[in-house]
Amino acid sequence: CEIVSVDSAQVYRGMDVGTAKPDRATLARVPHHLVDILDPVEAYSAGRFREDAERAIAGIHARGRLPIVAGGTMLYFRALMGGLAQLPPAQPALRAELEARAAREGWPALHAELAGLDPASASRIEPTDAQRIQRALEVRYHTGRALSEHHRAASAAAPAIDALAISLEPSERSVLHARIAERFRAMLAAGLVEELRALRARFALEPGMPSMRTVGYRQAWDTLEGHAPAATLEARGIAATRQLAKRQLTWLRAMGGKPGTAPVERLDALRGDLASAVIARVARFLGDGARA
RNA sequence: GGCCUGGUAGCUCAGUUGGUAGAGCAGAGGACUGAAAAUCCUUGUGUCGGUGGUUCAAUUCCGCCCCAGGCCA
Repeated sequence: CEIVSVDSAQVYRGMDVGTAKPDRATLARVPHHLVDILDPVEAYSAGRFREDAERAIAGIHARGRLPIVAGGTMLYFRALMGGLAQLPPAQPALRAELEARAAREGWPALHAELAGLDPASASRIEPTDAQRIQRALEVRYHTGRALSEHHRAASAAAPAIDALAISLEPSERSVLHARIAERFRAMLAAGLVEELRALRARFALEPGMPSMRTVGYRQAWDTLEGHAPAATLEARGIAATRQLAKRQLTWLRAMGGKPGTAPVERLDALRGDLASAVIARVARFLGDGARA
């Protein structure tokens, strides 16, 4: 098999300890795609992911091997499984303009503006959700059509991938939390802060960049800048990781019942024989003749 | 041993001129279409350290006790 990583943080080169990347030995044994493909000053996106992942999967099939798509960036996963509407990529100039207006007028004012141009989107977006208001206005101004119209047009044509979807979910939250704490402490011990310091020396990083807003790096950044005491870094990093895990679980619970989402089979991530359970399930799926 | 300052939600604290209390963080639930490890929404009953007393009523006032800091012996 070959792995296609669904991870918006592991795409960044040099961000190794904080993203829990596979180690060298694993990478040498099993080919991994979409890991280490960008510098931390660059930005990735769901759209680029989808193209990259489809290309990687096609290549793996061409080699006669089994693609395994693995990771926890759930929007990317859904974009791959259920398709994405035909939308323009980010327009940096437009975004900067909207950002500047929001600084003066406030996002609720821009939300009101969106309500006039794209009522359907505005009703689904909170007046405080800066990121989505910005994106909806960006799409509207750039294409002349409402974001909701694009979605409507795309829903019929959304392609789906024939695949077995398995989620590995911990049956006990307390064990999850304990493992998260252990994981983040190990990252600190492995030199997360030093890694960030080195990256800052090599690149013109800014706190607003996607790479620097990721769990762990964001908290370490605040400490290096003196915005938060070093003594609290561990607790802040652990809490941020827990919150991320919770959001991932919310995605998984919601998946299956919605258009564009494949049914997801759950396995208890705390079971001892997890690996053999997964292998057995995959073997059964392949035996059914489907092509992942 | 004496004096001082604290002891209020899991944590850090605010507050009640006496009518049983509220913020931030954490936690929980949810949303999610090119920044997604992002962004955002909802959610706060806890012997107000213990125990006596004063009072119609005490977490709030008074006594004693316990605990934690600090200062003095």
